[in-house]
Order: sequence, then C-alpha cells, then structure tokens
Amino acid sequence: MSYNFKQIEAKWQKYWAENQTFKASNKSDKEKFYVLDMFPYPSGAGLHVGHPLGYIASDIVARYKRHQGFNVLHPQGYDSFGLPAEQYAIQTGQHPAITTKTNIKRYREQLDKIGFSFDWSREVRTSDPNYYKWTQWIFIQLFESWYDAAEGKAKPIADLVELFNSEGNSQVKAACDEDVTEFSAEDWKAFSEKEQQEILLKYRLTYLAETEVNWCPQLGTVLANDEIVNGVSERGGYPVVRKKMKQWSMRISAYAERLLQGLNDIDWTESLKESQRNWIGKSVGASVTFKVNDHQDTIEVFTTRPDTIFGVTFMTLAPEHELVSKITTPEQKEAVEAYIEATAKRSERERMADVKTISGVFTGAYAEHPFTKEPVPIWIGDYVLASYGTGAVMAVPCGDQRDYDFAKHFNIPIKNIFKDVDISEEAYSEKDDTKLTNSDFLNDLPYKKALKRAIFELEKIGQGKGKTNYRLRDAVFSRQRYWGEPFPVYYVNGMPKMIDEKYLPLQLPEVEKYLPTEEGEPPLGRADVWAWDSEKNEVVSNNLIDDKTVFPLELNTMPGWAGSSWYFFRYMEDEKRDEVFASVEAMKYWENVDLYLGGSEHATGHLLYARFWTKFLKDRGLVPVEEPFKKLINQGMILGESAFVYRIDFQFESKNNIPKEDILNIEKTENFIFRELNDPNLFLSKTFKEEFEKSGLATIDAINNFLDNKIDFIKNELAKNSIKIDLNIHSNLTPIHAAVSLVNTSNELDTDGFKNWRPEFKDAKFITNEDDKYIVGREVEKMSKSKFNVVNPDDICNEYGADTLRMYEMFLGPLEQAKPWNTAGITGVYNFLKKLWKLYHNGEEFSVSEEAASKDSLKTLHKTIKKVTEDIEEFSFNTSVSTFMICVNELAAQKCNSREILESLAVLISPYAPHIAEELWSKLGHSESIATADFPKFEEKHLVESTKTYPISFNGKMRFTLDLSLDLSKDEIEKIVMEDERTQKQLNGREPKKVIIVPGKIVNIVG
RNA sequence: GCUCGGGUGGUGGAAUUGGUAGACACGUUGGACUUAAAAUCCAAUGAACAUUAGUUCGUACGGGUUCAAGUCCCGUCCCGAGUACCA
Repeated sequence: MSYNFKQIEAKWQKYWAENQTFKASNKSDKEKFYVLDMFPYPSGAGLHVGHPLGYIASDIVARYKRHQGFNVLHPQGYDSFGLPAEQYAIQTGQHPAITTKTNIKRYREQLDKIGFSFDWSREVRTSDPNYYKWTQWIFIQLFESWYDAAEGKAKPIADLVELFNSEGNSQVKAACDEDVTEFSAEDWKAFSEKEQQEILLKYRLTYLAETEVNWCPQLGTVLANDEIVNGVSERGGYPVVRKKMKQWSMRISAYAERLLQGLNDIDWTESLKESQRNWIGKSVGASVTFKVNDHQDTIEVFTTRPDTIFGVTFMTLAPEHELVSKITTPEQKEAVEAYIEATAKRSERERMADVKTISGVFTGAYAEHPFTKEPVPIWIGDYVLASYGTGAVMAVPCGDQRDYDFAKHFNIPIKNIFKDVDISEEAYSEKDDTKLTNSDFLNDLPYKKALKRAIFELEKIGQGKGKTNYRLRDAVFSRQRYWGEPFPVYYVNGMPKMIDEKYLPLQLPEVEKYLPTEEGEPPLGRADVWAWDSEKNEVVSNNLIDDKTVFPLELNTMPGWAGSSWYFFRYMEDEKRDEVFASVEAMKYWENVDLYLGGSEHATGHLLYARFWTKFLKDRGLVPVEEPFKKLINQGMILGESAFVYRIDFQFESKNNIPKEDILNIEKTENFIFRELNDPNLFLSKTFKEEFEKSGLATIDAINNFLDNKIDFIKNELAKNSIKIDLNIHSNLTPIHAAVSLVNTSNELDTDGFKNWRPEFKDAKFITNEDDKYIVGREVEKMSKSKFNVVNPDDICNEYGADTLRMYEMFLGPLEQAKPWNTAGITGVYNFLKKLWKLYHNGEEFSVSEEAASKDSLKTLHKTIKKVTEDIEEFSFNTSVSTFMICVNELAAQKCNSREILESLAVLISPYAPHIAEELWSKLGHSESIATADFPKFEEKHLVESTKTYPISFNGKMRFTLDLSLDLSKDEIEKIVMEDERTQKQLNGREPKKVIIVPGKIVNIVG
C-alpha cells in the first residue's frame, strides 16, 4: 500500500473535527499552555503559502505540548473589521458583512486543509456584535477611568470627582491634557454640570479632544502614527496631511513608563523590544522656562543637556509654535510669514527627504537667559518639530550639531563652554568627563555633576525642573469609516455620554452607501436610524432628534486595533458567556499567552496597544495579568519570486532642427525625440538582458536588426518630405510581471500562455535564447496578487499533501528569517515522507516486527529524540526536519521495522506531520488519536559510546581519523597516534614540537 | 546618521562551551530498471592541480589572540530590517 496522502489527510481531518480532538478544557489538572497566532484579516485573496508559516510553527508547539502532557489552548479567529471589505463595498455595494463572511469561509477551508489543531469552538470574529459588545464595553471602562500618576494606576473616574469635591485639583497628580487649569473644591462645586464634564474629559483615559491628526484625504479618514510609513499611509501609500479635528483619543501616554519597564519582564526578541523602546522614546532631562523680553509670555523648552545652558546663544521655535505670531517684531513679520507659508507648503515627505538644507528666520524677539540675563535671539526653523517636546529648543551650538550648523549658516555666535575642546569644525556632543568653562557655577564640573547642579539651580530660581519626556503620543481612536465598531456614545448638548452597558451591543446601522456624506461626515452620517432614545434606551430614527430624550449618536467608528487589543482574553472563555468578556475562573486558569506568533510589522501597533489595554484592565481589576504575551516570536515573511519579461522601449533622438509637423510622435521641438514606446511586439529574455545592459545594443543581432528597421522606417518617412536626419537611439527596458504559474523550474516562460494571459501582448515577439527558450528575470518581492507571484497552499496540498507542505515550510530555513518561496525543493520532503511510510510497510503490506530493536536502531531513535526535543524548545524547526530525514535514512539502512522504534517515531513526528502519524499510529493498533500519546523520553544510555573517531590534526589541519577507546589516557592516546604510520608520514622524519590531546575531542600535533 | 540583525558551495541552509567546515535537502552529472518516459534506486558533486595515493586554497575583506577560529578581539566593506532633524 503506497502513501496515499489525499485519503489519509481527509480521513484524519474529518476525525479531528468529529471528535473535537483539540478542544481545550477550562477544567483540567494538567498544566496549561496557551499558544496563539496573531489572528488574520480575512482578505478576499485568500491565504498564500506565506500565511501558514507561523501557524505551522505554533501548531507544532501546540501538538508537542499536548504530547508532553499539557492542557493546550490553541485557538484561532478573525480580525474581521477593516478597510478592504469596505472598499469593496464602496465599489460594488455589497455589504461588508457579506464579503467578510464569504472570505472567512474560504479561509477556514484553506486552514482546515493544512491540518491545524485549532480549538475552533472558541473562534472569535471582531465584527461579530457579540464580540464587539465587549470592545464597546472596554471603551466605556476607559472612559470611566483616569490615571493616578502618583500611584501609577488607573482608577474609577468617580474617585477623581470625589477628590475634586474635597480638595480641587491642585494636589492631584494625574495623566491629563496639558491645558487643565487649577481649581479649588469650591471652584469645582460652583462649575456647571457641563463645565465639570468638560474638565473630566481632560482626565479620562479615552477622551474627545481637538487634536492635530494625520488626515488621509484619499482614504477619507484619520490615521494613527503607526499606520503611517515614510510619510504616507500604510494602506495604499496615499499622502497624509496634518489637520485639526475633534477626535476620540486613547491616553496611552499615561502608560509610557510602564510599557517601557514591562519589556524587561517578557521574553521577546531584542529587536522587537528595541522597536518599542524607540517608539516610546524616553528621554531624561529638564524643562527650562525662558522669559520673552518685552512680553508676558514664556517659552518652555525640553533639553536633555541642561548642563550646557551657558552655551545657549539663540532659541529656535517650530514654525507652527503658537508664540511665533505673537512675538514677531513688525520688521520681521513679512519674512516670518513667508517662511511659515513656505514650510507649510512642503509635505512631510519633502521635509523628511531634505534633511540637509538649513533654513530659518529671525523673529526679531529676544528671550532672557535664565542665569546670565543676556538677551537670546529667538529664531524659527523647520528643524524643530512642533510635534516633539514643546516645539521649541534652547540652541547650544557648541554642543549640538544641528544647532551648530544653524548658527554657522546664519552667523550666530557660537560660545564654547567645553574646556580644552576645539569646536572650530563641529559641535562637541560627547557626554564624558570633559569639564565645563564659561559656565559660572558649572565651571570645572564634568557632565554628570553639571547636569544635577544645573537642574538644582533652575529649580531654585523657578525656571525649570527635571523632566522626563516621551515620544509616545496619545493614540487617535476615531476612524471616519463604516466597517468598524460603533462607539457606544451619544451627544447631549455636544457632550459625550455613554450608553448604559446593559444595552450593548450598539449595532452598526444600515446605510445605503458606504461613502462619507456630502457634508463630509463619516458614512454613519448616512444612517436614517441612528439616534439614541435615552429613555427607551434604544436606537431610533434620526427624525426623532427634536424629542427631549432623543440624541444623536457618534458617527465615527473605532480603528482596526480596537478588537485586536483584547481578543486573547476572549479565547479563554469556553462558554462565550454573554454577561462577561471572559470569566474570572477562565482568566485565572489561562493567565496569559505563553507563546505568541506573528509578523514583526505589528511591533509598534497591535503589540503596544494590546499591552496598554491589558495593563489598564489589570489596574481596574478586570484581568489578572500585567502583560498579555509572555514569549513572542516573529515569523519571517515568505516572499514570492516574481517573474519578469522585459519590454524594450526605444527613443530616437535627432539633433537636426526639423519642423514638428514633419515627423511622427514628436515630443520636443529643439532636439527631436521619436518615441516608439509601449511597443508590445518585442520582449527581451533574461539571458539577453544581462548582455544588453552590459554592452548596449550592438552585441545582439536581433536588436540591431530591429533598430535598423526602425531607423530606416523613420528615415523613409522623413525622406518623403525631403528631410535628412541623424538619429541617436536610447533604449529602455520595462520589466513586466509574468504570472509565476507560466514559468517552469528552469525559468522558461510558456510564451503562448503569456500571450493568452495578457491579450494586449497577443502579438508579442520574444527574443529567445539559443535553445529557443525565453528565460524570465527573477526578483524576490512580497507575495501579492498584483505581482502575480502568489503560490496557493491548496495547490501544494493537492499535489503533495498537507504534511509535505507543513514540513517543507519548516525546512525552508529558520522561522524568524525572511525567505523566498521556491517550490523546487519540495520533492525532497515529499520523498522523505514516502520513505517514512515504507519503514512501516513491507511492499504493499503494513508490517512491523515485535522483536527487540537493535542497538543501532535504539541509538538512532534516541539521538533523534534528543535533537528534536531540543529543537522544538528552541523553535529551530528546520533542523528538526533534517534530523527526521537522517533518522529515517539510518533506520532504512538498518532495515529496522521494530515496533519499539516505529511507535516512538510516529509520536516524534506527529507534531510536524500529524496526518501520516495518525494513520501509522492507528495501523500500529491504537484506537485513540495520537494527539495525546506520551512523547518519547530520551535515554542517555543508548548513546553511550566506548570509542571515539578522533580527528588527527597536524598544525590544526585534519589529516586522518583514528578510532580509539574512550578509556585511554592521554599518554596512551599519544603513544598510539605517534606509532601510526600515517603520523610518521605526515611528520616526514621531523620531531613534533608539541602534541595536544583533548580526550573525547581531538588530537593536534604541532610540528 | 543611529539601533538591531546578517554575509558559509550552483541554491535553501547545518555546524553545543573555539575542536573533523559544508549536515540535511534541492540542483547538476553518471549509472541501474524500462521499448520509452515518469517514478524509484545507486554513485559522484566546495575550488584548483594531480586524477593512483595526494597536495594547495577555501566561511565578505585586512589584521590579531590560540596548539586549534565560521565561532573570540580590532579595523574595513557590503546586504537586510527598524527608526529618524527626538532637542
């Protein structure tokens, strides 16, 4: 009986589903293990072979842990709110819920084919009202909380109200908006209800505020900082502009320090922690207040180098700084306004691309140095960013290169405050023991002491204090989209009110179109039934808003990361209870995720927000853990190998001064360029491409002919008008993607297939190689539909089976490394599984022997147990696959078919290739699934050796090997080695200077 | 620029504390079986010279430490990822 993977895989997939083999129990005496994948967004394109990589790795761990006797929670679900379904809805009118459902069905089919051991009974979908009910509920908890900075935790807002009632806000240390003013208990009580609510909003952990947001006009929505890459939107790559809008925000900045410190307690890769540390961007220094001469105003700056305060020779404000217009003198007004206008015009992108150019304008105003009282000119410059710190810097040109460059450029004096340091060429920014000079009370102090002293003196005169600054900004939480969680919020007199949690979920309303309204309101503005009756506690028609009890509902929806910030807690709940987001017992049992797998692209988005929400929920006593993910691994991306054909485009250029109308396709009147662009008739193959690029046109006859013809043609056309012409030729290769399915493993293109596939090229001429083959160009790119390089896991499953797919994906290389998909090597793994199958069969018959295994076979087995166990613990899955291959090769050579060995081997391999393992297990006579069979125990005794094959080296170079007993002493070894004739031959009569012997390792003879 | 990874055959990749570089596979070549092909099996496969033993060179490059370096140290170059006028 041969290895029929199709039948085997279908059989066991059905068995697992029917027997709920992988359903996790919340009541178990076993130790728990929670292994989780980042849940996918179910896109319309379906899964490609890159998606399952992480799922396969986590599935191996999950299955391995079950064999080890753990109670394993290994769930899966869908992050099913999001843009693509909405874009599709805009184009086609199909409700995103339908698109999403269809896509999920397809995902599930694809996932099921790969044989994952997911507990599907716990599936979540973020777009399911029963799920987003709790997303809304958590939002309400955030709204009803404030952050007590003194205690470092979130508390109910009612506690804050109590504090305000008894003592006002002057003693309250809280994370809040910067513009809160002080008030006493009496003031508080005198405020109107609305005034009180406005103040409380500045303290809530989610708040509504007029903030500068990233607006993406093409997407019609705001974006969070982590949704912008290189100044353009992550999705679509559209430009983003800064805009002031009233939006919901999350006060994540309150948690900056805890998010930073928490990194020390979790087992994540250093690079990932580093990304989060950068994103949080803690810097310790001081805030310093400068008085503005002839004004009441002060300028606050943040600096990490208060010790260099005596080196300040000017200040720079961001062009957007609010004081600029106030303090600019009439003489400078024109120049300043022109500069502001010029910088505003430049996009983020341009500003980022152009770091070198130094620009700025003097405002005409001066500030007063806090100690010397000397006037300090105030400039504006775009190297100071409005969004970081206070948007203003004290410039110390001798100690900061940017200040230095700015000062040089505008001839501002540079004062040297570093003793015996030459600053004629560049600033001195080292933080070392260099002593200060020209610095009054800081003279002769090194960096560390000067830092402390400077802060002390600033505090004494009330013009500064030690301060820690974070780059992490509060996260904008509103999106002007349809397909997201509705906010459980309605507005009374413009003030937000929460819907009572009893009436959740607040379900998405129906709209007739998924676009913003004509007035520019979000899509929910189109809903007719989208008002809240605060008496009946239900959604009612907008027409009733004139009623006293009916109010408008929030029109924004929540961002994609809302639902993904807590889903790992929902999986813990086995009964999907309606009255809790997850039960206390369930959360106490499962605690947090032991192993989390996903892409590194979530380093500063999802992973930061999920940690933030978890910490908040912990503060409010709603979850028992401080960190959601104990260990995290990023699987590398599997890239596609795109195939390219190269279209040749030519430009013919003439130096003659010929009237335009005489020539075809003329683009310029001075030097004429004839364009023969987009000629669909000529493609250059890859083998020619390299030559072509190297030596130009002349080397290839085919191209020469082509060119000659073209030139003749043009000359003839012109000759008709009696014009003579000199032609120059420019050529250009345009790469065009070819579908990878049209290319074989030798990179040969099916040219007829290509012509059928892209009818616009149906007349294409291919310049082929000597064998009349067209060789495509290859390039490694991200897998995507638009690049025609997607490889579908279903196809691999059909051709080779899921077990082969699983093992091959692991075999490709280290999990965390990015690697291109190349189907070429898959036969190696497929052959391996066939060999494995053969071990258990004699011809067509299943056949194992009941006799005791040979010593060699036991050694092979236990070697394998040891290595595979270590590999799984270290997530080194690729080397495990090699180990299995070696094992099977050895057992086959030994002609081993002993039950004792083959039973253990089936269990060993079952995490990797579960279908074949189950089949062999049942053939071995077991009626239960292999899933919880005990993992074989490694026994050292089988590996104990009496001899060692010693490498005998001369001057470090191995020349031959020698089998020697391990019992021998150093002297005995030396004697045997020196007597060996090969040693004598190597020495060629010389006396060895030294003989190094490391028993059990090596012999090295130094001659 | 900064931070973190990385650089090993034709290819993907192995190599515990420094101790036989290239495991395992793919590919290639030759052979067996076959009318033939596919499948399967066997052998060879880092490079060069010699092809009988063998010799020399080889882990980006240049130095160093060591009996011994892919591995440790110093310097240089290149590639990838993240981040960026962060005061």
